Amino acid sequence: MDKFECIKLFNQIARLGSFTATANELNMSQGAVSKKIAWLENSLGFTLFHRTSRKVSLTSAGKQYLKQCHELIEKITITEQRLKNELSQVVGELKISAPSAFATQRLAIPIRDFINLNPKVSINVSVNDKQVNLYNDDIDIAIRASNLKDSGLKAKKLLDHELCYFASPDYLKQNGTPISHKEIAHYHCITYSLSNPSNVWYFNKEKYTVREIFSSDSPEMIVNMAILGLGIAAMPKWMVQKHIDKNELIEVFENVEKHSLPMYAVYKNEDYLPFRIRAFIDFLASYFESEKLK
Amino acid sequence: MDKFECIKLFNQIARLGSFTATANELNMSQGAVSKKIAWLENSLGFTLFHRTSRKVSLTSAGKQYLKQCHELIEKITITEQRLKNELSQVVGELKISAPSAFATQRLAIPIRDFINLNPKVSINVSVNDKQVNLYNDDIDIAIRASNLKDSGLKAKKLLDHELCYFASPDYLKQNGTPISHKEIAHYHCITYSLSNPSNVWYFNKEKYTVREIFSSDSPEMIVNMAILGLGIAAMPKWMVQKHIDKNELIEVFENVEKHSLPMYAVYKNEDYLPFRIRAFIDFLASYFESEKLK
DNA sequence: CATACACATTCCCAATTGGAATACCAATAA
DNA sequence: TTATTGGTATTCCAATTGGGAATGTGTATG
Repeated sequence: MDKFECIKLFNQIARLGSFTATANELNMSQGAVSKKIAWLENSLGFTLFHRTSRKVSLTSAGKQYLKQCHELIEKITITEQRLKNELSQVVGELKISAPSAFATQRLAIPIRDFINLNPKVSINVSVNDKQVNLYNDDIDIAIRASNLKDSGLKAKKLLDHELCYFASPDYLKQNGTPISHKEIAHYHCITYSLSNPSNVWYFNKEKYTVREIFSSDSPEMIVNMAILGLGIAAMPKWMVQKHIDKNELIEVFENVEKHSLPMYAVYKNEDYLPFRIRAFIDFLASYFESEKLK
Repeated sequence: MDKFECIKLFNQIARLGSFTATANELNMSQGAVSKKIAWLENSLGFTLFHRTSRKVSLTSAGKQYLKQCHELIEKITITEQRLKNELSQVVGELKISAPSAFATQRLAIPIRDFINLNPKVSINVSVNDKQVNLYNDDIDIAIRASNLKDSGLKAKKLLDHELCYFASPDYLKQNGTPISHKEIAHYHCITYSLSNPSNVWYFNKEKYTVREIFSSDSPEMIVNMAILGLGIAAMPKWMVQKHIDKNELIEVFENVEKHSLPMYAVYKNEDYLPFRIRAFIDFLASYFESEKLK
């Protein structure tokens, strides 16, 4: 027996004052109504209705219970409705995790635009260069360079960055600036350990196995090591542009078709995805898509 | 599927973080737990848990739903408990209907004593000489002279009043004061229409069919008509004592064994009778019992 | 007194439920 | 990589439950 149904039935009957009328209104047999109320009364341990041969009326306990149930049904229904609306409306809080450079340099504008378009959503960005656990840290969407599939996660590719290769002025002064990418083997390379394999770089679609002097899963760390003159590293240009501008880093292999680094929006796989998540991912994807065309 | 059970299950799981642990704790199979939650999620239309291979965690919707459910389940449980307690404790409001004379002259003291003994009960007395409908007027206990069984009512006899016969001084002056009850046939009689039959009076256990000049279902009305000199009437002594004292009425047939008028406490028949009702009726019955012995 | 009306109960069949076993999936260990 | 483990989902079947129709019971009504 569904207690909820019984309680709704109880409400109806209290309103209509009759089992039969309620049964008709709800298209069920009168016997079923009688049985359900009997079950409810029995499971509660007190009587809800006085029965006379002509009508039913609430007992004093029934009256008080009715009041409480009324509130119960109303509140729970409202909550269920609201939560269900999240599946079709962009409302609620959206928690995003993104690497620091990407967050500050690529995410600010689309987030602003998204919020302006969807004023009922609120966004919280957690800047974190480590790979967060979406479940433990309660994150809706993580932006990642690697499409490493965690348990039950889904990923949507947002963009492909052509990589920019760079080293510090000091390093190039000491080791000479390479003219062609084919000289790569003569240089120390700083690699991203999450690339697989990390020590294989592509130029003009050709594989080059490089001398891996240092590797890390942290882009920031890689950039820092390059600035310190450890060797040649590769990262998306937006991540190091400011260092190039300040002459802390110098770009090399400018005129070669390089390997690209994809960025993904990773999110939990659930049967009913809150619409704010779907909407934000789609918005981001189309934002970067249109940006690429410019 | 009982939504209530499912919600309680949902609470448990949220607390324990595991379907299996919950199943063990509640002595049910893990499959059943899985099915119930699946049913609940499906009927709600949104996902409550993220499932990973090692544990389950609440979705954002799940978290909000949990909070709401927690609060509401708690409230309804408390209400159910409180209402159930009314079956074993003397608490709540007790609505009593009683005829005016009986209320003021016989009920005041036992009610005071009952309240002193049971401070958590509150009593409301509705004074009404007409026969009220316990269902329509929302009365718990009605005090009545007649054991007229209404629909589904129960009755407990509280006491037997020996009747007192009386007439106005004027009436007796005009018609002569009867010496013996055997003269009753010569007098006009005022009868209580709810007695059955109303025109048969008993003296020393003998039947006398009387001349019924007026009858009413209202004791007050009967007393008034007697005062106005219409004839001889019969009522419990406590009802007319004050008129006798003021010489508005004079008692007759003092030394005969007379018919008695029973008084009943009438109450609704319900499966689980709130204890305050049972307690008050029992208290009244034993009060009048002990009074009789004095 | 017969009738009508309303709730309770019974009987029976279809639908649902729950348990046990199994499938499945991901994290961990080897 | 592979095997193992710890967890949820699914499947299958027996048992229970639930609902409808008919019937029973009790009470107003005319």
